[in-house]
Amino acid sequence: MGVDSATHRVASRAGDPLTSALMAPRVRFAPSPTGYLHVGGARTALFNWLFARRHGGVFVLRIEDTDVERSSAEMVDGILAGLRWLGLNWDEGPQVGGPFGPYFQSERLDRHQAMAARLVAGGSAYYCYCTPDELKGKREAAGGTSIYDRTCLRLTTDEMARRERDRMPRAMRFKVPSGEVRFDDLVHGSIEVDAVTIEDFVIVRSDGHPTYQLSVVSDDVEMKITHVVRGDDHISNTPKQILLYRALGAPIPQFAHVPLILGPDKKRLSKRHGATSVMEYAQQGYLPEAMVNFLALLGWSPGSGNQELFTRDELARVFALEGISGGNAVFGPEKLDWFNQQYIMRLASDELAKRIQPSFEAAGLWDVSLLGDRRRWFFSVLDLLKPRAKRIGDFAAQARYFLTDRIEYDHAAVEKHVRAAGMGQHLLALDAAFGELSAFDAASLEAALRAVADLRGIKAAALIHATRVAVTGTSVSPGLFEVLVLVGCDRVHARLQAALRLIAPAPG
RNA sequence: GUCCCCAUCGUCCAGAGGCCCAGGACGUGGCCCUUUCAAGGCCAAAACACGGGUUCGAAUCCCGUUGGGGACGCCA
Repeated sequence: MGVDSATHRVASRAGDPLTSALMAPRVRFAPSPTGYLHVGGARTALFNWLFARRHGGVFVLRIEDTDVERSSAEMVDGILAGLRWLGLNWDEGPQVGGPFGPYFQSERLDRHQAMAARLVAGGSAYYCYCTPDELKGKREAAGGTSIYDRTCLRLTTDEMARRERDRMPRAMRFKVPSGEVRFDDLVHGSIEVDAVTIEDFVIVRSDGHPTYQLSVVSDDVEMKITHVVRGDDHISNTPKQILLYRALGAPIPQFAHVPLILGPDKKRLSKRHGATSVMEYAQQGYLPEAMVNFLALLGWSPGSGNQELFTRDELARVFALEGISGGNAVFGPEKLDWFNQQYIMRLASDELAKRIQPSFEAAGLWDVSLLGDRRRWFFSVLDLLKPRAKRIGDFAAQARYFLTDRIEYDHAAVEKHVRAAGMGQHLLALDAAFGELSAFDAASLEAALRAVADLRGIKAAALIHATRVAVTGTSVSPGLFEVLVLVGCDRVHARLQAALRLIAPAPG
């Protein structure tokens, strides 16, 4: 049945020059390695990845490293690391190769130049001998911005010959034809621009290197990209690029321009707003699945339903470019925190253990037995801590008193709860009662504690608080009885005794 | 300045002419649970920027205003 309808669709569209829409889509993420992978780029990459996965297409990673001054291998590694952390695997690109390589733009210069040659040969481009200084002067004279006045397009053959003879440096400009340029953006709908507002942009610099406009189009054409999903800031470049596609006689891909991510002050997200690199979030203890979920819902919606939690695979099943909203989105860290907490709570203990291990090691709390002999016990500790953790790093701090007997007392808490009138005697009685217990489980412990409190005429809450401080050193912890069970009979006894010594009057 | 994009609760979204005196989530406030902190449950406050049209009827369509954002490089 699926085969029939598919063949039918293909057949009915046969002869349509835009058959690319029916082929498996090919999308690309093309970062320029002049910085780390920031959240905006990560979201664009995610949308591309999701779209490719949704339609059984190909996700290409291409590094646009032609700005030699600002690009570095270190940045490339950082971007790859960020994508891997998010789980956005690429089908073609650095380290995996592919049939349309190379995937570093700097290695494709000859192709760009060949394309430029085609453009001049076809009369779509011309040489320009104006110097940057001259252009700057004209621009300033015009008060800020102006469109190139086509001085060099009007050069006579003699004038041109003279410049060539003098070996004047020359750039290549695209000859923008007049008329309207219109395209259907998948998120914005129809966008139309009058070509008179577009200047004859440079496509090859005087040093022979292609500019961005030429190289993206050249690479996208040769890599057979069918859908260009990129930031909103490229929307004004799109008409220029469409003109290039036309001049080249190449099929024009579909465009989807995704709105920018703003900081809380509604300004373009930048370092001022705090962490912008995805790896910074990794270091701060955010889970990649939380980041993916958060980023996916930032500016995109599946349309109906009230679901908020989506796994990467669920997203890949329902993602559609049409669900991207047209307006900019503010990056709200509170919601990221919520997602993170939700994912931490749902993480299986063995998986969680892997992720917290580095921070435990750093805190000197790790021991191989936690995944060996003490595995079950350790996982129970994690289960208690899970709903109380916002970041991965929270576990080390909160698990301290389970893993070490060097208790750090919160002095204010000791004063308030343990050094209360008569509390020493109460705790002594409690310790004795615990010692009588045949089963050291939560229910028995609670019954025993309440009985002691009752007998001594104090509130159970007061005894609970004092015991918590005595055993954990702090006034905040998971439910006391669960904590006591996991700390264990012997250590609870030892800590009660230690607490009594702590509040005992100095010998003398 | 020119061109382009955008405009629903504080924030992220739903809403594609009557289902909307606008729905969900985060955050905020309150209550419940309770032994502290979380988690969880319940409740609440909270928005269609403004002005004109079109229509029997507009958050939804059109125009304008205002506001925000982006682009105007021999950067990508």
